[in-house]
Amino acid sequence: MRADARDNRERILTAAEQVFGRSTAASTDDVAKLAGVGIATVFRHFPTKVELLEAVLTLRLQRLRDTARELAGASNPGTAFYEFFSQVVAEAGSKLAIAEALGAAGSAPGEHARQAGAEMRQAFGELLVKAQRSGAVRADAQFPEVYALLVGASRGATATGLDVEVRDRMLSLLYDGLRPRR
Amino acid sequence: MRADARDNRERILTAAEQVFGRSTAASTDDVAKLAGVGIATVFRHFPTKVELLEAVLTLRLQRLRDTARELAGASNPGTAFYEFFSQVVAEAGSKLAIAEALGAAGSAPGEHARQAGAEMRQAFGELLVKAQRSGAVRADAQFPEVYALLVGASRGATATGLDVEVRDRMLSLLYDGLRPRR
DNA sequence: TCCTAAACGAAGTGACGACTCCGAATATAT
DNA sequence: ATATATTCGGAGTCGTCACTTCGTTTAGGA
Repeated sequence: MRADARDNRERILTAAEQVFGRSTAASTDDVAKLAGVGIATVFRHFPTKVELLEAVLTLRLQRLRDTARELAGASNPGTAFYEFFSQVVAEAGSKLAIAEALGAAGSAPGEHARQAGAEMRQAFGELLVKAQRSGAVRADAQFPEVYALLVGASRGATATGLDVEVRDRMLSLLYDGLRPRR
Repeated sequence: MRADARDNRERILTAAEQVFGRSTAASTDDVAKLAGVGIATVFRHFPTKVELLEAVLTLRLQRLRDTARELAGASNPGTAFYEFFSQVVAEAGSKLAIAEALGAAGSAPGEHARQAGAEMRQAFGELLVKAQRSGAVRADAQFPEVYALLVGASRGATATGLDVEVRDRMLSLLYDGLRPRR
């Protein structure tokens, strides 16, 4: 692959992440404009809009997965779990699309996104188990509902206008429900 | 207004609720087809697609408002609060659009929807206050974060595939966070 | 029953968005 | 430096969707 082609691919991905972050209904032209390339170039790298969307989605899922994996090695599993949770919600707040991405990850994505999503959930699941073993999260909470809470909190934060203080108080209520009963 | 016109208006609204419940990106033709009328009839009653969407949204918000008001008279304020919460989430599960509606209600809707949304939040706020006075909900929880949780839980339930058991366990975790600390 | 104002629907129109074509530009190997 | 294979980008094409027009139908009062 020629150097300029690789460069353009990068720039397109970055632009797409930003544009689709506002709305996935944005046009491919918008992405090309922001990336500073022609429309044809976008379609040469990503033959269809769906593939472009999926590339962005995959990128985000991979980043989340990496973050989760890093945190899995932390000394305090409880802190690691709650920090990851907060970070996902915080990023969702500033970038609308991630919530959509999280939602779509479980439904009908392509192969790459599917796998990245699965790995991310796997890594998050391990954070959860470790936090439960350390007593920071109640043992009777199972993965599906905790994951649903993660997705829901992300979406709730983006939908209602994401005031930082409100978001933190919302998370505080959520975390109180996740901690072991006395 | 002639009787057939009123009938058609009803049928269009019902069809729109169903069609847009799946996706707000659906076309106006789809609504007309399902309602069994011509496209022109839809546009005669609702001059623009946005107005049609808003009419559906208003309808839903009004129904929720009415439910909340009914429950405000219940003998057990705690039960009333949690039941309303669960009901909103359950309906959101089967009808994707209501979550979008709840989110949009706070942002940039038309006058009717704005007012219906405000009334709905007002009624929900009263349910919350009464539940707090009765000791069923912790007193330090404020409205914005509780509302954010409601929206988030709705969206989370729809996004992750709404298995009834998972949803109930998710709500159970949430409610434990909302109950007074011991 | 008959008349007419109101309502209906099928066939447009114009704009926009995803995707393609092809001549121009450019990177890199020799 | 030059050749050429690769990549670029603007100007299309095609389909879809919101919205309009207008000849036809029908409700409902006299």
